[in-house]
Amino acid sequence: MSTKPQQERSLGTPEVSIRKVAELAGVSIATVSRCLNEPDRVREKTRLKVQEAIVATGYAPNTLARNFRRGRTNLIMVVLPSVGDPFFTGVLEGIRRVVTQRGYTLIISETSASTLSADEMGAMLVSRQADGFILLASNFPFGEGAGPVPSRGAQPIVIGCETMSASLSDVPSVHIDNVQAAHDATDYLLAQGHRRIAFMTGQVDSRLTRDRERGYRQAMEAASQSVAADWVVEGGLSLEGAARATRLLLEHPLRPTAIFCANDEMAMGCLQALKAARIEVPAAISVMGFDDIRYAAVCNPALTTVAQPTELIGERVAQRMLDAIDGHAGEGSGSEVVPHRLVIRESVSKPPSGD
Amino acid sequence: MSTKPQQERSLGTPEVSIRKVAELAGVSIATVSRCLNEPDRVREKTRLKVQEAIVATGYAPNTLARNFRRGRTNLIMVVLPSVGDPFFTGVLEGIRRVVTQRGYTLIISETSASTLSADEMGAMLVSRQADGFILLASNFPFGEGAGPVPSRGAQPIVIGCETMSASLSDVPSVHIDNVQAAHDATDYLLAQGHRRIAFMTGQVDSRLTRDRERGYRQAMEAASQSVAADWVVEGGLSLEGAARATRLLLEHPLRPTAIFCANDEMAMGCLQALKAARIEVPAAISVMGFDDIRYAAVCNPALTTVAQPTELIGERVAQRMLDAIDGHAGEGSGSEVVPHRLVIRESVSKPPSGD
DNA sequence: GTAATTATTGTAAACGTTTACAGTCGTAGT
DNA sequence: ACTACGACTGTAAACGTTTACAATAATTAC
Repeated sequence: MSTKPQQERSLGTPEVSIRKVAELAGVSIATVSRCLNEPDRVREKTRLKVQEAIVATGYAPNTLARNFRRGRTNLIMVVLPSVGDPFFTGVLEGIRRVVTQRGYTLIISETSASTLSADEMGAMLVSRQADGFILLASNFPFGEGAGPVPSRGAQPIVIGCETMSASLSDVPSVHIDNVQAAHDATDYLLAQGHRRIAFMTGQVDSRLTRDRERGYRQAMEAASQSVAADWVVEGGLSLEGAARATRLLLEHPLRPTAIFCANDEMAMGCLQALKAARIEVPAAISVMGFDDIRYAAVCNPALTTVAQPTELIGERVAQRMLDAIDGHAGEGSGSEVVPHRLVIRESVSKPPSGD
Repeated sequence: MSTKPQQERSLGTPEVSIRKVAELAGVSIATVSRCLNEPDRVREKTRLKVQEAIVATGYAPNTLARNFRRGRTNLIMVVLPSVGDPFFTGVLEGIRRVVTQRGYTLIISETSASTLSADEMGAMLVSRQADGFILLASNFPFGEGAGPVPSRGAQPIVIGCETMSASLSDVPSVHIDNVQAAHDATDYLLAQGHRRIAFMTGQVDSRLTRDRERGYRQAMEAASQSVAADWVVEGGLSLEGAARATRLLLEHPLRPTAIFCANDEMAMGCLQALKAARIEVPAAISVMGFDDIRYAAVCNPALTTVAQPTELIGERVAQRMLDAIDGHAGEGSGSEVVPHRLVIRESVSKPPSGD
């Protein structure tokens, strides 16, 4: 009724604990706790009294204390290399769908390779900040001979999209067959008549892009096509890196008629560089992407690319995580392969007639 | 030396607490704790003994217990609407730069409007899971008359990129002047000679896009241009929604010569729909974006758009957060406006000569 | 060598919950 | 009304730290 809005009562509350509620309701703290956690074990009448006291005091359980006492957080943490990467939208959607249904909350941690040292990563996994860790990134300071996975046995780890080295095959993972997928994509380029096919990798130390490169080389070899020196360039998984790498390829004495990029981000950078160089795509040079991020269809020309079933990966990876948390560990360790799919749009055509 | 790799000692460790370390080192638990937290208050010799015991036992402090006891987590949580959104890359980079320097760890929480109920959001903010919350999303169940900000006074809240309603102006925030920015962008379209300018908004209930719409309307009015009915369409901030909205605009009896999209994502969807309709951009229709995400420059035609200083926003918002945590609350409340910038690329030109 | 001072360590309480166990109350069967 | 049983509630311990305070050891000043 007053002209100025009434003061919210939420500021500066000193901190109300379960004791105050118990006192006000005239019950023991145990009863209050039970009201919150197993309401059917307490009499209706008392429950109401307690409920009343809770709202009266504005009590909210101290999550820190609760987590400590329970020994768990009800949190699942997914670690990914970059938050702005559209590839993860679907994966996260899938993960969320299954974990929230089971009462877990999702938190995300970004690990730009630059910012995360081995120690930090180890500390994160070892700290009990979450009940489980879903790793969607590969740049970890373990595996690949860099050290053991720092699992204390308590917080399970599941890997999505990425493959770990063979020695870590006991860590459950869900991913496509990157070698085969890249092989298929290369085969498609070959089938279109391309012979001079370049490959743009990410970082050389990334298992993921190395697998894709392997598939590319296998397909080339199977088609008896040699891969010229410097046809495999490094695009750093970024737009700018890809543009730079593309310019390199354009100066190559044996200029490729097709460029197979290890992901769509780089393919977009590649398209940009080609456009800047006034080179028609796909008329003069074809471009193949990988991942089928949502922008792939929006590119001009729209990207021909390899699609991953991102939501499925998310769901499967989350399911594996829940299983691991519940202790059904043994049954499902090892890696699970989901299908990929070639998506044909506009950025690939037959090579120019001269070739 | 054996052929198979030695068994990692990390599995199934029952759980080693500070007591075991103390026992092994022959000191009290207090000393162990001090070794970890204030090493200079303990004698060199003992510190070495303890250090030894720590590695021998494989001890790692229980973060849950520590957080509980300390009453804080050393975590800062940033809440954003969608993890796959490239807009946030820069903001997060900025935030990370300043908070990590102060020893905080960043965690991210996604709040797709669909998945987050008012209760959940309130619970999250009220739970002490993080020492502070940086909100980069607007779809919150408070403000705008939906209820008070559930701040318990303990965990500060800072808002980035978004503006809250006036009644919440005590929550610190950092953002551009969205009204003015949209005004400027519209002015640019007008200066190019456009008169029939459409506007594509996000969700109608979003303060952010409403502000931009307001700027658009102001500019139109200032130029004495009327906004035809159904020239303001809803694109839902998504590619598909934008494509749909664009098709609607194409059927409009007074077809616009320019479409101003409230963000780049929608602008890209718009471009896609125009391409599908075989309409040349910008020759036949100009498209103006907003945000200058990294793909804006890669679009074909490259997007003319409004750039936000994302990293700066991140840095400022993080600084406000640290100030708030340190209790320097009063000095910096209220909103802070950072500059925007028009980025002129290819998607806007003069209207076709007939107009 | 003794006293005063400081540096280092130990003791024990506290943080706010949850939960095993014991106790009490209510109800129903006799 | 008494007993027995079940439903409900209370007591108190425990979780693993950190930290105020007390106690001891080492060092310095005489």
